[in-house]
Amino acid sequence: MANTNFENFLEQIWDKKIDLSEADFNLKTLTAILYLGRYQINRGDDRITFNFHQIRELLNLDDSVPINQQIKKAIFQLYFKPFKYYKLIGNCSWYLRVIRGIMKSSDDTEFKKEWAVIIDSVLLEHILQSYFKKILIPNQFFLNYHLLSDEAIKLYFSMKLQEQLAGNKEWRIDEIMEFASICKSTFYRSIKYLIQFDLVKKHAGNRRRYEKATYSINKNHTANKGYTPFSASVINNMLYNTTKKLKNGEIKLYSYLCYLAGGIGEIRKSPAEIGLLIGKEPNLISKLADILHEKDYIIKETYIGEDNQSCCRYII
DNA sequence: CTGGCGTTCGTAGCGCTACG
DNA sequence: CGTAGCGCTACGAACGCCAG
Repeated sequence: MANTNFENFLEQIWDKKIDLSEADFNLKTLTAILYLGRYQINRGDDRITFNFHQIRELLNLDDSVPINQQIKKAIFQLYFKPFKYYKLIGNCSWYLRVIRGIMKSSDDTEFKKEWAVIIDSVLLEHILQSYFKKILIPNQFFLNYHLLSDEAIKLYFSMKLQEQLAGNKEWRIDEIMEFASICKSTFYRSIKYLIQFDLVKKHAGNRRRYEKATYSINKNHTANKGYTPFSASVINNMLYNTTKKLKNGEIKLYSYLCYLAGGIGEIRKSPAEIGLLIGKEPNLISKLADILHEKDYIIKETYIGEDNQSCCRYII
């Protein structure tokens, strides 16, 4: 196949080695749609728009009535029937109706117009993680921000990054201290909050058998309130980059602004409101936002609001 | 003795307040 | 909203205690 980007995409999102020429037609069609919509997915949309010409081109198919009917049939089957794929989370097989909705013109008899499909959120999360290397932070984490200390938040991001980079899911205390570059007392102080809020799980060791306690990120949250995607490189920069590294308080504000914006975009909230949500004084929010602006993480702009008061807005 | 975890203490960063 | 100064809190390194 000519398109190496598409081949690369195919390899990254499905865990089994798939030869496209032999693949099931539904799988081919689905992969093509996801590939065409990859930038929409990266922006956080769950809706992908495309036309049949684009699909035929990707899959090297002729423009004929039977082929178009076959593509149409595949899309409707993905809408009506469960589709099986493997290891999206953990080692499980998932059966999902991957297409949740279809929008098409009612007069598109020649398959020349634009279609739109809504993709299931589990599949979207999977693509963000496996293809765009995004780190997905559960929104439940942000809801506790006013109760979590700055250092606990930094520790959680370090663990999420380590999970993505190194692939290991469990660490001993000395390993965590090393990659998060914190000392023991800070570790113990922070980890107890992360455990309390159901974000991290502790697996007790056995002293007699010299097994140390290990810690892992908790995946099974009691309440699933969705995710906020972060790119691994941004988290890496804010934790470790020598020139762009953020301090704990700055990490807390920056990550919270990302959550408010849903990954990217603009936030208009007063420092007092934000301060209340993350447990900081309004003037500190202003100071920290300045630092984030200087370090190129956000753009902070002041404008004159309705009541002639100067206000701030933040752009990720 | 070893590993887990709490305590101590100097210091860096933060909260509070007042003012422009 | 932004800045400045003062007092305080939370940080990390070192040390100490104690269960296994």
